[in-house]
Parts: sequence; structure tokens; C-alpha cells
Amino acid sequence: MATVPNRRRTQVDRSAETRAILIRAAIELLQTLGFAGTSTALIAKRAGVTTGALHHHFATKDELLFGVLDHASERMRARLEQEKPVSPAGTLNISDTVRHLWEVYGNPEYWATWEIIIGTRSDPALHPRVVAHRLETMRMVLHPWLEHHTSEEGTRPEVIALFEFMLIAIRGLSLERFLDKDEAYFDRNLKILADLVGQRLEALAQHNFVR
Amino acid sequence: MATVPNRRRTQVDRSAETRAILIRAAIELLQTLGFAGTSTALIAKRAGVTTGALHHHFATKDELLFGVLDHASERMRARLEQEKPVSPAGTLNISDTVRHLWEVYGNPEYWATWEIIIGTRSDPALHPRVVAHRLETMRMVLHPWLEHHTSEEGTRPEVIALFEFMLIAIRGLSLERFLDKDEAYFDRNLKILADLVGQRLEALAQHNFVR
DNA sequence: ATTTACATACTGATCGATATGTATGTAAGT
DNA sequence: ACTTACATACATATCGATCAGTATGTAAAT
Repeated sequence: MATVPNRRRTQVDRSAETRAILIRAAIELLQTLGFAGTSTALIAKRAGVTTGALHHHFATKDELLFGVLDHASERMRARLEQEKPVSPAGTLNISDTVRHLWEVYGNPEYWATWEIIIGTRSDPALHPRVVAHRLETMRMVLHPWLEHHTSEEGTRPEVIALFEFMLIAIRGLSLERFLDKDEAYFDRNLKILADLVGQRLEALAQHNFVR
Repeated sequence: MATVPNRRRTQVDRSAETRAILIRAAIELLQTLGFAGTSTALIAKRAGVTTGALHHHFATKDELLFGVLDHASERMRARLEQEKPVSPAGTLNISDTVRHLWEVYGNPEYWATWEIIIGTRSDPALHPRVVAHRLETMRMVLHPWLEHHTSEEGTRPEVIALFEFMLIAIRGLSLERFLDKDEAYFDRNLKILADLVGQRLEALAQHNFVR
């Protein structure tokens, strides 16, 4: 019989694994049950540990929520970064970009973040910290990506604004998930978004050329 | 001293008033504290009655929530309807339309509806009923308005789709309220939306004319 | 190489607070 | 008189969190 590898885990490994399992369980519950339905008891149960273990790693539920925010932030960064600029230099394929942003920000997993933002807004102590975390993530993750992907166009502020608008629209679209819309509905509206922005980018480029 | 008018209210009046007060209190709490923070005790306290009175008018909390949905639906209908088509016949002022839709759907009061949609999604019995209520409202309130306001353009399905997209974008924008954005931020993105849609409508009209 | 001493990981019971909902009594209207 | 509208008091469940105790890993002492 083969010896079981790593039968004896180090303490840091045990900690890291359990924390990761708890965070994953919290994200899944936030995604499926929402903020109100995500109790510490359910999180612990889904993670396969007890509430005692949960509170050993995260003194308060709030701390666990920030663990979720950190995790989501890192995931977002990784997913955004993995996009290869497949299009020829200077030619921004807006349809692919919309699709990619939809996969990142329209993903149900990402919604856990908004569940926390919205769900904690009644907490005068917690909400400012959540908002600050959000801003920091945008500054460290999204803005660099934005600047990188609009540099070909000259980093015009209008283009940046257009990208931000795309994110807003995509987030609005993701809300429709809660109304059990089918895939065709999402495809149709993503196409509209791509068309609108594409048309606008063309106009901007033309105007820039004429000037 | 002047006699207090209506010192003796009828039963139906008492009922109607208390129900209205309770619904208004629930909407305010859903708007400020969110679904998780809106308890029956708080609703009753804010309404100035006891939980006993609340449960007399609404046997369960769910019933009260549907009362909120009904109220919001009616409010939406009234606000949409009050818009006078100020523009000359055939000329749709897209900027005003965006502004008007923002006032209706971007209104914090309206968010209470989404708070219910999102907050109850964990409830297998309640959520389908909420979704059904939503669809009914859209069918009875929004669609007639949409058809009325796009008839001048020939009720092209593409225009309808564009309007639906506008609502999606506006909803996405309303989420940013939870991140304490300033008014300029909303104005800027509403302008982008209006520009994008306006440009698209022009293109559609032109194409229609050529054809 | 064992043993000893300690740190860390985790269990399970339990706390006070708060959630929704119910039972019963009282005041107001018909 | 009877019904409806509300208040008061309470039942029951679940929330986040604490805590005493146990299991496991780690490092120093022998």
C-alpha cells in the first residue's frame, strides 16, 4: 500500500486550507442565498467544520466577509490579467471585450462582493470599510487594466469613461439573473452594449482623426 | 379651540391608513437598511404601531412584502404616466427620456423592490411568486408605456430592445449609489447613456429611411 | 531519538439578543 | 351585540459569538 503523501500537514497548511474552504463556502452561500441567508452556522456547515473553527480563524463574521472581499479582488485581478490582446495592434475588438467583462463581472461568483456591499450598508461601522476596500480594489486592479487596454486609443478620458459605463451596464444586466432570464436575453443585451460602444468608439476615432 | 376633524374615522379608513403607514415604513427601511435589516419589529416601530397591529393587517411578513411590491408597482405606473410627451410629434428627446427613467427607476424608493427580489431568492416558496409579480408589473405597466413611447418610430422591436437596455443600464447605475458616488458621476454616465442611445436611434432612423 | 512543554487547530455546548409569529385582552367602530 | 382594530405578552427558533476542553503539530530539553 502506498504511503499517503502529506499525511502530516503543517499548521500553516491546515490554517490556509481551512480559511480557504470557509471563504469558498461563504462565497457560494452569498451567491445562492444572499447576504441575509448567509449565517455563520451555514458557512461552517458547508465548509465541513464547526462554528468554533470558523471563529478561530475569523474572530467576527465581519472579518470573514473581508476575507471574501480579498479573495474576490484577487480572483478578479487574475481573470482580467489572463486576457490576451488577440486583436492586431490598435484594433480593439469591442465585442470580445464586452464578452470578457461579462465573464468577469457578470459572473455569479463576483456578485458575492455586491451582496456584501449592499447587505452591510446598514452597518455604520462596517460599510465605510467595505466601500474603502472596494475603492482600493478598483484602484489596484481595474484602473491599471483600463489604462492598459485603452492606451492604444491614446488613453482618452472619454474612452475610460466609456469603459466604466460598460461595467455599469454589465452590472445592471447581472441583476436580471435574479429574474431567471434565459441566455438569449443576456446575449441580446450584451450585443446591444457592444454595438453602442463600438459605434461610439468609431465616432470618437473619426473625430480625433479629423481634428 | 377647533374641533379635530375626522376624530371618528371609519374602520375601513383606519385599516387603509395603517396599512399604508406600514408599507411606507417597510419601503423606507428596505431602502435604508436593506432586506436583512428590515425586521417586522422595526417596521412596526417606525410606523408607530405594535407588531400586533402589523400582524393583524399582514398575517405574515411575506404578505407585507407583497404589499410593498403592489405599492411600488402602482407608484411606478403613476410616475411613468405623468410624463407629458413635450417634444414635437415624432421627435423623441432621448436625453429627457433618460432623465425621466432615471427619476423613476434610479429612485432609491424603487430600489426596495429589488431589495425584495434579491433578498428573497433563497426562499423556494416565495421567490417564484416575487418573480411572477415582477413579470406581471412589467407586462401591465412598463410594456404599455414602452409601446406608447416608441409608436412614433414604428414600434420597431430594435427600439423596444434599446429601451429595455436603457433600463438595465440605469439599474446598474443605481447600484453605484451604495458606493457613495456624487451627483456628477451619475450625470456623466446618464449623459453617456443618452449619447449612445441617441446615436443609435439616429442610425436606425437613417437606415429605415434609406430602405 | 524520546520526552516534555507549549502553540495552534478545532469541537461542541451554550450564551444573550433578536427574529417571526401567536394568544389573549382591550378599545373603537357598526 | 358584535366585529374590527389594535396592544400586550409570550412562544419558538435562530442569530453571532464565547468558552472550556480536546486533538494535533512544533520546537526545546534531555
